[in-house]
Amino acid sequence: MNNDENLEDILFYSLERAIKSYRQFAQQQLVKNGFNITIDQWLLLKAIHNHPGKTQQQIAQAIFKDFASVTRMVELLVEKKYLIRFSHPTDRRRFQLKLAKTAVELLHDMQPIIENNRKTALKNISEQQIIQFDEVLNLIINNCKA
Amino acid sequence: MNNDENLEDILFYSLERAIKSYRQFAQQQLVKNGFNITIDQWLLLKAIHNHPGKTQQQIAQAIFKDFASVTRMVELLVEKKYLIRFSHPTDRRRFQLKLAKTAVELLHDMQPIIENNRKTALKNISEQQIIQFDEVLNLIINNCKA
DNA sequence: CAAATATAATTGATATATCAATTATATTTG
DNA sequence: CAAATATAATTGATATATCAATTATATTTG
Repeated sequence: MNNDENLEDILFYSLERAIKSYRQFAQQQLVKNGFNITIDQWLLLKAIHNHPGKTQQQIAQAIFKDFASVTRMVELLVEKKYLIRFSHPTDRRRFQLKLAKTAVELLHDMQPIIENNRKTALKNISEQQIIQFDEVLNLIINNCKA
Repeated sequence: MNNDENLEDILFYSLERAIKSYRQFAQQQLVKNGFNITIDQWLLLKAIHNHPGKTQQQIAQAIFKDFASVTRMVELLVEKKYLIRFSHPTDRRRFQLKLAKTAVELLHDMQPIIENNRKTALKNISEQQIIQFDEVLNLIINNCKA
């Protein structure tokens, strides 16, 4: 039927599967535990929390998202009252973003689930395997910078 | 500033970065070479070509996509004249999907670029590393099946 | 300094992801 | 067989990705 390549055999196919599996699993765990937030929203909140004062573009780069996506996600999170926007003191093109108290608490409450998700996903994988895995990931990232 | 975890250190963050880098790179190469198709559309065409007679749901599973996504992508590809739909001879809920000649040619013409993309992305990564990498991917996939 | 250029964020258009509900048809079961 | 159940595909609603164009403001340059 197909003596041409099998999609199943392609490394990048497994790579897609793996990240999708993990995302699905992680999102399900959030829902199960009553958190009404997406993984991506969590990631954005986390990044803003960890990099206060940065521009949206810098935040976007940090989480490897498109500027346009970040703009729209910020909008959503402001509506949801998780983010507060201040105008920037010296540059009127910018905004300063801050997490609302509820969001800080949310991150805190979610932390154990997030950590457990990662632990579960990496079950039966040795430290050494993880290090080598990460090396290959970084090689791929660099090879694709062309 | 952050004595809590660094997103940069999280394996799954690198995993996201790697797959996004590869997708971006691969898509750019297609555009550069004048192909007006997305990676996902290519993947769907490929899967239909390799699994003739399967239901859309089976195709969706094979490429790890949602049924709803596949329905919409099929629509698009039928509009673009890459796919032809026939009603199923015995089950009127189903459709049979076939690639148009243009699509078969398209796949054929794209093949060298696709292969080159993979080769470039895996440059300087040994066979052994790839095998071990794939093992870890499959472990993750299984761990997330919970 | 004014004009040109750069930068930050937004907006529009289109593609894809995901979950839930719906429609049409097929299969199973009492 | 009719009612209940299962299955294939679609549709609706919402979130995110991506590229190009636009808006507002800041910076640079002649």
